[in-house]
Amino acid sequence: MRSTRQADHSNAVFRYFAAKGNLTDTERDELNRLLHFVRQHTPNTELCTQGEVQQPRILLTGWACQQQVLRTGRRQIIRFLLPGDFIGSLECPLQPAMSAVVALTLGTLADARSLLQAVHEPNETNRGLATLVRSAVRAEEAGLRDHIVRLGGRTAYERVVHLILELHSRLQEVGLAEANSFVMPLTQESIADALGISFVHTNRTLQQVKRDGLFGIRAGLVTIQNLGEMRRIAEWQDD
Amino acid sequence: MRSTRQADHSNAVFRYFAAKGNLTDTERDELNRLLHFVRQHTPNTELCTQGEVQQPRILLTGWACQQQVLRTGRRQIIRFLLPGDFIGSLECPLQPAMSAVVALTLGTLADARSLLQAVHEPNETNRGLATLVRSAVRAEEAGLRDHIVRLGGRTAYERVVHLILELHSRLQEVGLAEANSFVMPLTQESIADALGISFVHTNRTLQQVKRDGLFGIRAGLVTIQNLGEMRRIAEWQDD
DNA sequence: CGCTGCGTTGAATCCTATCAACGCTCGTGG
DNA sequence: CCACGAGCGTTGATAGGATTCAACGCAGCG
Repeated sequence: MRSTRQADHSNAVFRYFAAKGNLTDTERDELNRLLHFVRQHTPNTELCTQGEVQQPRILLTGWACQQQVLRTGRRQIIRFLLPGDFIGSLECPLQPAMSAVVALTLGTLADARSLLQAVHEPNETNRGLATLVRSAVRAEEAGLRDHIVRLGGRTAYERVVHLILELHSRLQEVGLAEANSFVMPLTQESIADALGISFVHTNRTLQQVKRDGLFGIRAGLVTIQNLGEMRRIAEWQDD
Repeated sequence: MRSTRQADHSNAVFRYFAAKGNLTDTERDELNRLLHFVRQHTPNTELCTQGEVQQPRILLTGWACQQQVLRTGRRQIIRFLLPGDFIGSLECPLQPAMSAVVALTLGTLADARSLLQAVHEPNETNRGLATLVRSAVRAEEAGLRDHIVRLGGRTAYERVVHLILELHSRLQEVGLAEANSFVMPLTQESIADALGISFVHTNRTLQQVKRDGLFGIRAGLVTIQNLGEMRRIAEWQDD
Protein backbone atom coordinates (compact mmCIF):
# COMPACT_ATOMS: atom_id res chain seq x y z
CA MET A 1 0.00 0.00 0.00
CA ARG A 2 2.81 2.35 0.83
CA SER A 3 4.46 1.65 -2.51
CA THR A 4 1.34 2.54 -4.48
CA ARG A 5 1.00 5.74 -2.51
CA GLN A 6 4.58 6.57 -3.32
CA ALA A 7 3.96 5.95 -6.98
CA ASP A 8 1.10 8.40 -6.84
CA HIS A 9 3.39 11.03 -5.34
CA SER A 10 6.25 10.66 -7.73
CA ASN A 11 5.35 13.61 -9.90
CA ALA A 12 4.07 15.93 -7.19
CA VAL A 13 6.79 18.43 -7.92
CA PHE A 14 5.65 18.71 -11.52
CA ARG A 15 2.07 19.24 -10.46
CA TYR A 16 3.35 21.81 -8.02
CA PHE A 17 5.10 23.79 -10.68
CA ALA A 18 2.27 23.29 -13.10
CA ALA A 19 -0.16 24.73 -10.59
CA LYS A 20 1.91 27.87 -10.18
CA GLY A 21 2.09 28.67 -13.85
CA ASN A 22 2.06 27.28 -17.31
CA LEU A 23 5.21 25.44 -18.20
CA THR A 24 6.19 25.05 -21.80
CA ASP A 25 7.21 21.62 -22.98
CA THR A 26 10.79 22.83 -23.15
CA GLU A 27 10.70 24.00 -19.57
CA ARG A 28 9.11 20.78 -18.41
CA ASP A 29 11.84 18.77 -20.08
CA GLU A 30 14.43 21.08 -18.59
CA LEU A 31 12.95 20.63 -15.12
CA ASN A 32 12.94 16.89 -15.59
CA ARG A 33 16.59 16.95 -16.59
CA LEU A 34 17.63 19.23 -13.71
CA LEU A 35 16.02 17.03 -11.07
CA HIS A 36 17.46 13.76 -12.25
CA PHE A 37 19.41 12.72 -9.16
CA VAL A 38 17.18 11.15 -6.54
CA ARG A 39 17.89 9.77 -3.09
CA GLN A 40 15.71 7.79 -0.73
CA HIS A 41 15.45 8.20 3.02
CA THR A 42 13.67 6.60 5.98
CA PRO A 43 11.65 8.23 8.78
CA ASN A 44 13.65 10.21 11.36
CA THR A 45 16.49 10.69 8.93
CA GLU A 46 18.13 14.07 9.41
CA LEU A 47 17.96 15.56 5.94
CA CYS A 48 19.63 18.76 7.02
CA THR A 49 21.70 19.24 10.17
CA GLN A 50 21.54 22.45 12.16
CA GLY A 51 24.59 24.62 11.59
CA GLU A 52 25.87 22.75 8.57
CA VAL A 53 26.08 23.93 4.99
CA GLN A 54 23.41 22.20 3.00
CA GLN A 55 22.87 21.80 -0.71
CA PRO A 56 19.44 22.84 -1.97
CA ARG A 57 17.10 19.93 -2.64
CA ILE A 58 13.47 19.24 -3.39
CA LEU A 59 11.27 16.81 -1.52
CA LEU A 60 9.64 14.57 -4.13
CA THR A 61 7.71 12.15 -1.93
CA GLY A 62 6.96 11.78 1.77
CA TRP A 63 6.66 14.31 4.59
CA ALA A 64 9.38 16.10 6.53
CA CYS A 65 9.64 19.05 8.89
CA GLN A 66 11.98 21.87 9.70
CA GLN A 67 12.52 21.98 13.45
CA GLN A 68 14.59 23.32 16.29
CA VAL A 69 15.18 21.55 19.60
CA LEU A 70 15.36 23.72 22.71
CA ARG A 71 17.33 23.27 25.89
CA THR A 72 14.20 22.20 27.77
CA GLY A 73 13.77 19.25 25.43
CA ARG A 74 10.85 20.86 23.67
CA ARG A 75 11.08 20.84 19.90
CA GLN A 76 9.44 23.49 17.80
CA ILE A 77 8.41 22.49 14.31
CA ILE A 78 8.89 25.53 12.13
CA ARG A 79 7.13 24.17 9.06
CA PHE A 80 6.04 20.95 7.48
CA LEU A 81 7.61 19.96 4.19
CA LEU A 82 5.32 18.29 1.67
CA PRO A 83 6.09 16.81 -1.75
CA GLY A 84 7.24 19.59 -4.04
CA ASP A 85 8.75 21.75 -1.29
CA PHE A 86 12.30 23.03 -1.28
CA ILE A 87 14.80 22.15 1.43
CA GLY A 88 17.40 24.69 2.44
CA SER A 89 17.73 28.36 1.68
CA LEU A 90 17.28 29.19 -1.96
CA GLU A 91 18.76 32.63 -1.60
CA CYS A 92 22.13 31.72 -0.15
CA PRO A 93 22.66 27.97 -0.67
CA LEU A 94 26.13 28.13 0.80
CA GLN A 95 25.03 29.54 4.15
CA PRO A 96 24.76 27.08 7.05
CA ALA A 97 21.19 26.23 7.98
CA MET A 98 20.10 27.45 11.40
CA SER A 99 17.58 24.67 11.92
CA ALA A 100 17.38 20.98 11.16
CA VAL A 101 15.19 19.20 8.63
CA VAL A 102 13.97 15.77 9.65
CA ALA A 103 12.03 13.19 7.64
CA LEU A 104 8.68 12.20 9.12
CA THR A 105 8.00 9.36 6.68
CA LEU A 106 9.69 7.38 3.97
CA GLY A 107 10.48 9.65 1.10
CA THR A 108 12.71 10.71 -1.76
CA LEU A 109 14.78 13.79 -2.47
CA ALA A 110 15.99 15.40 -5.67
CA ASP A 111 19.13 17.46 -5.98
CA ALA A 112 18.14 21.04 -6.85
CA ARG A 113 21.60 22.52 -7.40
CA SER A 114 21.34 22.45 -11.15
CA LEU A 115 17.88 23.95 -11.04
CA LEU A 116 18.92 26.86 -8.84
CA GLN A 117 22.07 27.44 -10.80
CA ALA A 118 20.01 27.66 -13.95
CA VAL A 119 17.66 30.07 -12.23
CA HIS A 120 20.47 32.37 -11.17
CA GLU A 121 21.79 32.50 -14.73
CA PRO A 122 18.63 33.33 -16.59
CA ASN A 123 18.26 32.61 -20.27
CA GLU A 124 15.44 32.02 -22.73
CA THR A 125 14.59 28.41 -21.92
CA ASN A 126 14.26 28.65 -18.14
CA ARG A 127 12.86 32.10 -17.52
CA GLY A 128 9.58 30.45 -16.57
CA LEU A 129 11.35 28.24 -14.07
CA ALA A 130 12.92 31.25 -12.40
CA THR A 131 9.52 32.82 -11.91
CA LEU A 132 8.17 29.62 -10.43
CA VAL A 133 11.05 29.23 -8.02
CA ARG A 134 10.58 32.79 -6.85
CA SER A 135 6.89 32.19 -6.32
CA ALA A 136 7.79 29.10 -4.31
CA VAL A 137 10.03 31.21 -2.08
CA ARG A 138 7.23 33.70 -1.69
CA ALA A 139 4.80 30.94 -0.73
CA GLU A 140 7.26 29.65 1.82
CA GLU A 141 7.56 33.09 3.40
CA ALA A 142 3.79 33.44 3.46
CA GLY A 143 3.60 30.09 5.23
CA LEU A 144 6.01 31.26 7.89
CA ARG A 145 3.97 34.41 8.46
CA ASP A 146 0.77 32.38 8.71
CA HIS A 147 2.44 30.15 11.27
CA ILE A 148 3.45 33.17 13.33
CA VAL A 149 -0.12 34.44 13.40
CA ARG A 150 -1.36 30.96 14.21
CA LEU A 151 1.01 30.59 17.17
CA GLY A 152 0.74 34.11 18.51
CA GLY A 153 -2.83 35.07 17.85
CA ARG A 154 -5.02 32.00 17.97
CA THR A 155 -6.30 29.55 20.57
CA ALA A 156 -5.33 25.89 20.56
CA TYR A 157 -8.68 25.02 18.98
CA GLU A 158 -8.21 27.55 16.18
CA ARG A 159 -4.62 26.46 15.63
CA VAL A 160 -5.58 22.86 15.01
CA VAL A 161 -8.30 23.83 12.57
CA HIS A 162 -6.04 26.28 10.76
CA LEU A 163 -3.23 23.75 10.41
CA ILE A 164 -5.53 21.16 8.89
CA LEU A 165 -6.77 23.75 6.40
CA GLU A 166 -3.21 24.66 5.45
CA LEU A 167 -2.19 21.06 4.92
CA HIS A 168 -5.33 20.40 2.93
CA SER A 169 -4.72 23.41 0.73
CA ARG A 170 -1.06 22.64 0.13
CA LEU A 171 -1.72 18.99 -0.62
CA GLN A 172 -4.45 19.89 -3.06
CA GLU A 173 -1.98 22.05 -4.95
CA VAL A 174 0.12 19.00 -5.70
CA GLY A 175 -2.78 16.65 -6.29
CA LEU A 176 -2.42 14.73 -3.03
CA ALA A 177 -5.75 15.60 -1.41
CA GLU A 178 -9.37 14.96 -2.26
CA ALA A 179 -12.01 17.65 -1.87
CA ASN A 180 -12.76 16.59 1.71
CA SER A 181 -10.05 14.18 2.79
CA PHE A 182 -6.33 13.54 2.69
CA VAL A 183 -3.67 11.24 4.10
CA MET A 184 -1.80 12.81 7.01
CA PRO A 185 1.07 10.76 8.45
CA LEU A 186 1.53 13.03 11.48
CA THR A 187 1.42 11.87 15.08
CA GLN A 188 -0.42 14.02 17.58
CA GLU A 189 2.97 14.75 19.08
CA SER A 190 4.17 16.28 15.81
CA ILE A 191 1.05 18.39 15.57
CA ALA A 192 1.60 19.52 19.15
CA ASP A 193 5.22 20.46 18.48
CA ALA A 194 4.17 22.49 15.48
CA LEU A 195 1.33 24.32 17.24
CA GLY A 196 3.15 25.07 20.46
CA ILE A 197 0.80 23.05 22.68
CA SER A 198 1.29 19.83 24.64
CA PHE A 199 0.40 16.56 22.94
CA VAL A 200 -2.11 15.79 25.70
CA HIS A 201 -3.97 18.99 25.01
CA THR A 202 -3.69 18.34 21.28
CA ASN A 203 -5.46 15.05 21.83
CA ARG A 204 -8.29 16.68 23.74
CA THR A 205 -8.61 19.48 21.22
CA LEU A 206 -8.83 17.01 18.34
CA GLN A 207 -11.61 15.19 20.15
CA GLN A 208 -13.46 18.43 20.67
CA VAL A 209 -13.08 19.30 17.00
CA LYS A 210 -14.48 15.91 16.05
CA ARG A 211 -17.40 16.27 18.50
CA ASP A 212 -18.16 19.63 16.89
CA GLY A 213 -18.41 17.92 13.52
CA LEU A 214 -15.57 19.85 11.88
CA PHE A 215 -13.22 17.06 10.89
CA GLY A 216 -11.97 13.70 12.10
CA ILE A 217 -8.68 11.82 11.99
CA ARG A 218 -8.68 8.04 11.79
CA ALA A 219 -5.67 5.91 10.91
CA GLY A 220 -3.80 8.78 9.34
CA LEU A 221 -6.73 9.86 7.21
CA VAL A 222 -8.24 13.30 7.73
CA THR A 223 -11.92 13.52 6.82
CA ILE A 224 -13.28 17.03 6.56
CA GLN A 225 -16.95 17.32 7.47
CA ASN A 226 -17.63 21.03 7.65
CA LEU A 227 -15.19 23.01 5.56
CA GLY A 228 -17.12 26.26 5.74
CA GLU A 229 -17.26 26.29 9.52
CA MET A 230 -13.58 25.38 9.68
CA ARG A 231 -12.70 28.32 7.48
CA ARG A 232 -14.84 30.64 9.55
CA ILE A 233 -13.25 29.57 12.82
CA ALA A 234 -9.70 29.76 11.50
CA GLU A 235 -10.34 32.94 9.48
CA TRP A 236 -9.00 31.16 6.47
CA GLN A 237 -8.17 33.20 3.42
CA ASP A 238 -6.95 31.83 0.13
CA ASP A 239 -3.85 33.19 -1.54
CA MET B 1 15.70 65.84 20.37
CA ARG B 2 13.76 63.79 17.91
CA SER B 3 15.30 65.67 15.01
CA THR B 4 18.83 64.94 16.18
CA ARG B 5 17.98 61.27 16.54
CA GLN B 6 16.58 61.27 13.05
CA ALA B 7 19.76 62.83 11.74
CA ASP B 8 21.71 60.02 13.37
CA HIS B 9 19.55 57.45 11.63
CA SER B 10 19.64 58.88 8.18
CA ASN B 11 22.35 56.60 6.85
CA ALA B 12 21.36 53.44 8.67
CA VAL B 13 20.69 51.68 5.43
CA PHE B 14 24.24 52.29 4.31
CA ARG B 15 25.63 50.94 7.55
CA TYR B 16 23.33 47.99 7.13
CA PHE B 17 24.70 47.18 3.73
CA ALA B 18 28.22 47.94 4.81
CA ALA B 19 27.90 45.47 7.68
CA LYS B 20 26.83 42.72 5.32
CA GLY B 21 29.75 43.07 2.96
CA ASN B 22 32.26 45.42 1.53
CA LEU B 23 30.78 47.87 -0.90
CA THR B 24 32.99 49.44 -3.52
CA ASP B 25 32.77 53.18 -3.96
CA THR B 26 30.98 52.60 -7.24
CA GLU B 27 28.39 50.42 -5.56
CA ARG B 28 27.93 52.88 -2.76
CA ASP B 29 27.30 55.67 -5.23
CA GLU B 30 24.94 53.44 -7.15
CA LEU B 31 23.02 52.63 -3.96
CA ASN B 32 22.83 56.29 -3.12
CA ARG B 33 21.45 57.04 -6.57
CA LEU B 34 18.92 54.22 -6.49
CA LEU B 35 17.47 55.30 -3.14
CA HIS B 36 17.02 58.93 -3.98
CA PHE B 37 13.29 59.32 -3.58
CA VAL B 38 12.30 59.67 0.05
CA ARG B 39 8.92 60.06 1.74
CA GLN B 40 8.08 60.91 5.34
CA HIS B 41 5.33 59.42 7.45
CA THR B 42 3.82 59.80 10.93
CA PRO B 43 3.05 57.14 13.58
CA ASN B 44 0.12 54.80 12.82
CA THR B 45 0.41 55.48 9.11
CA GLU B 46 -0.44 52.39 7.11
CA LEU B 47 2.63 51.96 4.94
CA CYS B 48 1.25 48.87 3.28
CA THR B 49 -2.38 47.80 3.22
CA GLN B 50 -3.37 44.17 3.51
CA GLY B 51 -4.39 42.72 0.17
CA GLU B 52 -3.06 45.56 -1.96
CA VAL B 53 -0.18 45.51 -4.38
CA GLN B 54 2.71 47.36 -2.87
CA GLN B 55 5.90 48.74 -4.34
CA PRO B 56 9.10 47.61 -2.63
CA ARG B 57 10.59 50.21 -0.30
CA ILE B 58 13.24 50.55 2.36
CA LEU B 59 12.71 51.98 5.82
CA LEU B 60 15.40 54.60 6.33
CA THR B 61 14.46 55.98 9.76
CA GLY B 62 11.92 55.12 12.45
CA TRP B 63 10.26 51.88 13.48
CA ALA B 64 7.38 50.01 11.87
CA CYS B 65 5.80 46.60 12.10
CA GLN B 66 4.18 44.03 9.87
CA GLN B 67 0.93 42.91 11.44
CA GLN B 68 -2.36 41.13 10.98
CA VAL B 69 -5.57 41.93 12.82
CA LEU B 70 -7.81 39.01 13.74
CA ARG B 71 -11.55 38.79 14.05
CA THR B 72 -11.32 38.79 17.85
CA GLY B 73 -9.67 42.19 17.77
CA ARG B 74 -6.28 40.76 18.65
CA ARG B 75 -3.49 41.92 16.41
CA GLN B 76 -0.43 39.77 15.80
CA ILE B 77 2.78 41.59 15.01
CA ILE B 78 4.67 39.42 12.57
CA ARG B 79 7.93 41.34 12.68
CA PHE B 80 9.33 44.67 13.62
CA LEU B 81 10.86 46.79 10.87
CA LEU B 82 13.95 48.77 11.80
CA PRO B 83 15.97 51.28 9.77
CA GLY B 84 17.53 49.49 6.82
CA ASP B 85 14.78 46.87 6.49
CA PHE B 86 12.84 46.18 3.33
CA ILE B 87 9.08 46.59 3.08
CA GLY B 88 7.13 44.27 0.86
CA SER B 89 8.08 41.07 -0.88
CA LEU B 90 11.34 41.29 -2.75
CA GLU B 91 10.68 38.13 -4.69
CA CYS B 92 7.42 39.09 -6.29
CA PRO B 93 6.94 42.86 -5.94
CA LEU B 94 3.73 42.78 -7.92
CA GLN B 95 1.96 40.32 -5.64
CA PRO B 96 -0.54 41.75 -3.15
CA ALA B 97 0.73 41.77 0.42
CA MET B 98 -1.14 39.46 2.78
CA SER B 99 -0.47 41.56 5.87
CA ALA B 100 -0.32 45.25 6.67
CA VAL B 101 2.72 47.34 7.53
CA VAL B 102 2.13 50.11 10.04
CA ALA B 103 4.48 52.84 11.21
CA LEU B 104 5.17 52.86 14.95
CA THR B 105 7.06 56.16 15.00
CA LEU B 106 7.89 59.07 12.75
CA GLY B 107 10.02 57.87 9.91
CA THR B 108 11.12 58.02 6.31
CA LEU B 109 10.90 55.62 3.40
CA ALA B 110 12.96 55.22 0.25
CA ASP B 111 11.64 53.82 -2.99
CA ALA B 112 13.46 50.56 -3.71
CA ARG B 113 12.07 49.83 -7.16
CA SER B 114 15.19 50.97 -8.96
CA LEU B 115 17.38 49.00 -6.61
CA LEU B 116 15.45 45.77 -7.08
CA GLN B 117 15.20 46.26 -10.80
CA ALA B 118 18.96 46.67 -10.92
CA VAL B 119 19.36 43.54 -8.85
CA HIS B 120 17.19 41.49 -11.17
CA GLU B 121 19.26 42.58 -14.17
CA PRO B 122 22.75 41.93 -12.90
CA ASN B 123 25.77 43.61 -14.39
CA GLU B 124 29.29 44.48 -13.31
CA THR B 125 28.58 47.51 -11.15
CA ASN B 126 25.83 46.12 -8.94
CA ARG B 127 26.69 42.48 -8.51
CA GLY B 128 27.66 43.25 -4.93
CA LEU B 129 24.28 44.86 -4.32
CA ALA B 130 22.50 41.77 -5.55
CA THR B 131 24.37 39.62 -3.05
CA LEU B 132 23.51 42.02 -0.26
CA VAL B 133 19.83 42.11 -1.13
CA ARG B 134 19.73 38.35 -1.15
CA SER B 135 21.40 38.20 2.22
CA ALA B 136 18.81 40.67 3.50
CA VAL B 137 16.06 38.35 2.31
CA ARG B 138 17.78 35.47 4.02
CA ALA B 139 18.06 37.44 7.27
CA GLU B 140 14.38 38.27 7.07
CA GLU B 141 13.46 34.61 6.71
CA ALA B 142 15.73 33.70 9.60
CA GLY B 143 13.95 36.32 11.68
CA LEU B 144 10.57 34.80 10.87
CA ARG B 145 11.82 31.36 11.89
CA ASP B 146 13.21 32.71 15.13
CA HIS B 147 9.88 34.33 15.86
CA ILE B 148 8.10 31.03 15.30
CA VAL B 149 10.37 29.28 17.77
CA ARG B 150 9.94 32.15 20.20
CA LEU B 151 6.15 31.99 20.04
CA GLY B 152 5.78 28.24 19.97
CA GLY B 153 8.60 27.00 22.13
CA ARG B 154 9.34 29.54 24.83
CA THR B 155 7.69 30.89 27.96
CA ALA B 156 6.58 34.51 28.25
CA TYR B 157 9.69 35.29 30.28
CA GLU B 158 12.00 33.81 27.66
CA ARG B 159 10.11 35.52 24.85
CA VAL B 160 10.63 38.96 26.31
CA VAL B 161 14.34 38.37 26.86
CA HIS B 162 14.78 36.91 23.39
CA LEU B 163 12.99 39.81 21.71
CA ILE B 164 15.19 42.37 23.45
CA LEU B 165 18.26 40.45 22.33
CA GLU B 166 17.02 40.40 18.75
CA LEU B 167 16.29 44.12 18.69
CA HIS B 168 19.64 44.86 20.28
CA SER B 169 21.47 42.73 17.74
CA ARG B 170 19.64 44.18 14.75
CA LEU B 171 20.07 47.76 15.90
CA GLN B 172 23.76 47.19 16.49
CA GLU B 173 24.10 46.07 12.88
CA VAL B 174 22.99 49.49 11.70
CA GLY B 175 24.84 51.44 14.36
CA LEU B 176 21.75 52.37 16.38
CA ALA B 177 22.60 50.60 19.64
CA GLU B 178 25.34 50.93 22.23
CA ALA B 179 27.00 47.89 23.74
CA ASN B 180 24.46 47.74 26.59
CA SER B 181 21.63 50.10 25.73
CA PHE B 182 19.39 51.26 22.91
CA VAL B 183 16.35 53.41 22.26
CA MET B 184 13.16 51.36 21.90
CA PRO B 185 10.01 53.30 21.01
CA LEU B 186 7.68 50.34 21.63
CA THR B 187 4.75 50.36 24.01
CA GLN B 188 4.19 47.34 26.20
CA GLU B 189 1.10 46.69 24.14
CA SER B 190 3.19 46.39 20.97
CA ILE B 191 5.56 43.99 22.70
CA ALA B 192 2.59 41.97 23.87
CA ASP B 193 1.10 41.80 20.39
CA ALA B 194 4.39 40.60 19.00
CA LEU B 195 4.97 37.95 21.64
CA GLY B 196 1.44 36.57 21.75
CA ILE B 197 0.79 37.47 25.38
CA SER B 198 -1.53 40.03 27.00
CA PHE B 199 -0.14 43.46 27.74
CA VAL B 200 -0.92 43.02 31.43
CA HIS B 201 1.21 39.93 31.58
CA THR B 202 3.87 41.67 29.55
CA ASN B 203 4.00 44.37 32.17
CA ARG B 204 4.45 41.85 34.99
CA THR B 205 7.04 39.89 33.07
CA LEU B 206 9.06 43.02 32.37
CA GLN B 207 9.03 43.83 36.07
CA GLN B 208 10.23 40.33 36.89
CA VAL B 209 13.00 40.65 34.33
CA LYS B 210 14.08 43.93 35.90
CA ARG B 211 13.96 42.44 39.42
CA ASP B 212 16.20 39.63 38.19
CA GLY B 213 18.73 42.19 37.04
CA LEU B 214 18.62 41.27 33.36
CA PHE B 215 17.57 44.54 31.77
CA GLY B 216 15.36 47.53 32.40
CA ILE B 217 13.20 49.84 30.31
CA ARG B 218 12.78 53.46 31.27
CA ALA B 219 11.37 56.19 29.06
CA GLY B 220 11.93 54.20 25.90
CA LEU B 221 15.52 53.38 26.74
CA VAL B 222 16.53 49.74 27.22
CA THR B 223 19.47 49.26 29.55
CA ILE B 224 21.02 45.81 29.48
CA GLN B 225 22.52 44.75 32.78
CA ASN B 226 23.36 41.08 32.35
CA LEU B 227 23.85 40.18 28.73
CA GLY B 228 25.36 36.76 29.43
CA GLU B 229 22.46 35.61 31.56
CA MET B 230 20.00 36.96 29.01
CA ARG B 231 21.65 34.95 26.26
CA ARG B 232 21.64 31.83 28.40
CA ILE B 233 17.97 32.14 29.24
CA ALA B 234 16.90 32.86 25.66
CA GLU B 235 19.34 30.32 24.16
CA TRP B 236 20.66 33.10 21.98
CA GLN B 237 22.86 32.17 19.07
CA ASP B 238 24.53 34.64 16.74
CA ASP B 239 24.21 34.29 13.01
C1' DC C 1 -9.05 71.79 33.20
C1' DG C 2 -10.27 67.34 31.52
C1' DC C 3 -8.96 64.08 28.26
C1' DT C 4 -6.05 60.50 26.27
C1' DG C 5 -2.34 57.21 26.07
C1' DC C 6 0.44 54.42 28.67
C1' DG C 7 1.91 52.01 32.65
C1' DT C 8 0.66 49.58 37.01
C1' DT C 9 -1.81 46.63 40.35
C1' DG C 10 -5.30 43.28 42.33
C1' DA C 11 -8.54 39.50 42.10
C1' DA C 12 -10.95 35.89 39.89
C1' DT C 13 -11.22 32.85 36.12
C1' DC C 14 -9.84 30.08 32.40
C1' DC C 15 -6.81 27.69 29.55
C1' DT C 16 -3.02 24.74 29.20
C1' DA C 17 0.82 21.97 31.19
C1' DT C 18 2.28 18.32 33.85
C1' DC C 19 2.24 13.87 35.92
C1' DA C 20 0.47 9.49 35.90
C1' DA C 21 -1.77 5.56 34.38
C1' DC C 22 -3.99 2.62 31.01
C1' DG C 23 -5.34 0.49 26.39
C1' DC C 24 -4.23 -0.65 21.94
C1' DT C 25 -1.64 -2.21 17.89
C1' DC C 26 2.19 -4.01 15.84
C1' DG C 27 6.61 -6.04 15.18
C1' DT C 28 10.02 -8.95 17.24
C1' DG C 29 12.26 -12.63 19.59
C1' DG C 30 12.09 -16.55 22.68
C1' DC D 1 2.65 -19.56 19.46
C1' DC D 2 2.93 -16.40 23.07
C1' DA D 3 5.40 -12.78 25.61
C1' DC D 4 7.30 -8.61 25.54
C1' DG D 5 8.26 -3.93 24.56
C1' DA D 6 7.86 0.25 21.73
C1' DG D 7 5.05 3.70 19.79
C1' DC D 8 0.88 6.01 19.82
C1' DG D 9 -3.45 7.39 21.56
C1' DT D 10 -6.52 8.21 25.58
C1' DT D 11 -8.07 9.67 30.18
C1' DG D 12 -8.05 11.68 35.01
C1' DA D 13 -6.36 14.72 38.57
C1' DT D 14 -3.65 18.49 39.93
C1' DA D 15 -0.89 22.57 39.47
C1' DG D 16 0.54 26.61 37.24
C1' DG D 17 0.67 30.16 33.94
C1' DA D 18 -1.85 33.59 31.40
C1' DT D 19 -6.12 36.12 30.55
C1' DT D 20 -9.64 39.03 31.76
C1' DC D 21 -11.94 42.67 34.16
C1' DA D 22 -11.43 46.42 36.88
C1' DA D 23 -9.46 50.27 38.94
C1' DC D 24 -5.89 53.71 39.64
C1' DG D 25 -1.70 56.83 38.77
C1' DC D 26 0.66 59.73 35.89
C1' DA D 27 2.44 62.57 32.17
C1' DG D 28 1.49 65.22 28.10
C1' DC D 29 -1.53 68.08 25.64
C1' DG D 30 -5.38 70.73 23.56
